[in-house]
Amino acid sequence: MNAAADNPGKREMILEAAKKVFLDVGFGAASMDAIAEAAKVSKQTVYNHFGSKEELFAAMVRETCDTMTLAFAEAAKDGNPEKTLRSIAQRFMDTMFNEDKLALHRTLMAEVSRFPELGRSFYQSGPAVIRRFLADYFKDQNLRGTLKVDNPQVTAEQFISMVTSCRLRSELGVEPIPSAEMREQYINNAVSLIMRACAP
Amino acid sequence: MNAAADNPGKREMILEAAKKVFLDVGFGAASMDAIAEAAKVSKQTVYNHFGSKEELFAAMVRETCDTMTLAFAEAAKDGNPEKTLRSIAQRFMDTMFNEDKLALHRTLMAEVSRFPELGRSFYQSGPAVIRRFLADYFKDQNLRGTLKVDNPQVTAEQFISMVTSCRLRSELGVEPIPSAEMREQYINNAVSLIMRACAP
DNA sequence: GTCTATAGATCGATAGAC
DNA sequence: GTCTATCGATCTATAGAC
Repeated sequence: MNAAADNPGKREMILEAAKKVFLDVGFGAASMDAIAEAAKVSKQTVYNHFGSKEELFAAMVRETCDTMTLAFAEAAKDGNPEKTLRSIAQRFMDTMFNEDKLALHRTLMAEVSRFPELGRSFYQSGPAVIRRFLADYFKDQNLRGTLKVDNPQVTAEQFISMVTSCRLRSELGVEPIPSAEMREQYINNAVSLIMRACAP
Repeated sequence: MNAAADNPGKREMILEAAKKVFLDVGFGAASMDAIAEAAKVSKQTVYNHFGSKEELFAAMVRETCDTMTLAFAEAAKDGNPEKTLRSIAQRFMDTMFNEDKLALHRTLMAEVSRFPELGRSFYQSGPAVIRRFLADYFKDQNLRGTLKVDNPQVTAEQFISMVTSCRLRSELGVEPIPSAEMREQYINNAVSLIMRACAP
């Protein structure tokens, strides 16, 4: 971090432009010229703020990951497992299932070999958070006898996987991002299976 | 060895080289020079066989999709749902969970906006096949009364999602492709949950 | 059909004025 | 710090010899 004393707004403009261009065409096909143009600054200004194309990409990813932090704590104080699971899943889908997050996900996966640490950052900022939270919830419910869960970690991942089972099709462009109604369907189906399998 | 002869072997060499380069660095960063060099032919020869970079990429993807066709028919004649589900899941994982397929998957997702039809091709060649087969299997087992499955399509997708729940971490580089032992764990966990939830 | 050579555009990154 | 101008490398694609 060097410059930005004069015009701090330009840094955000560059980051936003970088996000737009990188997520649109991918790292390899993105050009610093296009980013500078989208940010309405000269290319040299981009290089003054971020030293290289790689650093700009990493900064863009980290910035987007920071806005991804999930808050579930208030969702789990309900007492009814079925309703609670639905509420948690809802929050997760709202956070992860939008064009921006999916585009970042796609672009990141294509560059994991070039930026190994960024893929981990993304996972830790999003999926890992809800997975830990869900595992704790299942563990707690098992102790209370509300649910029968032998392996909370595994059940948490299974639940998330079922809820997001349509992600593969959305990412491959087979179908668009599911509507609110469709998401509720996926959530209901996942909750239903878990409740049947984990009834005490 | 040429003089005036046609050389069909070069087409395959180019396709293999294209696969290697495209899946290694992505479409945008891949160069026709690098592909020609890897195929040990001149760049013009690449352009003679495939008219452009886009066409070569599409041909490479389609060729790899063709080798992905799955055969499950003989796995379902067992009579024991637990064993049969395990067997089907095993075949699916062996087909989809290797470095080549994952790399293709990653590269494709990054380019869905550029090649909308290729993402669909990939899905139809792989995941859609096993999903249909599993749905038919669940429907049949429900009719026989061996399993209780209200919506075979949904249950099929849920089962696949659970089996491949580790794919996200592998694709983001959080952890390597799971070993044979780990895959069996994922399969066992998925089968176990389905059997508990769908016991008649 | 295959090669070498190269055109023409664009890339990442830098120099120097202000 | 921000700009314009540009360098040298590399890119896709093509021309022409054989």
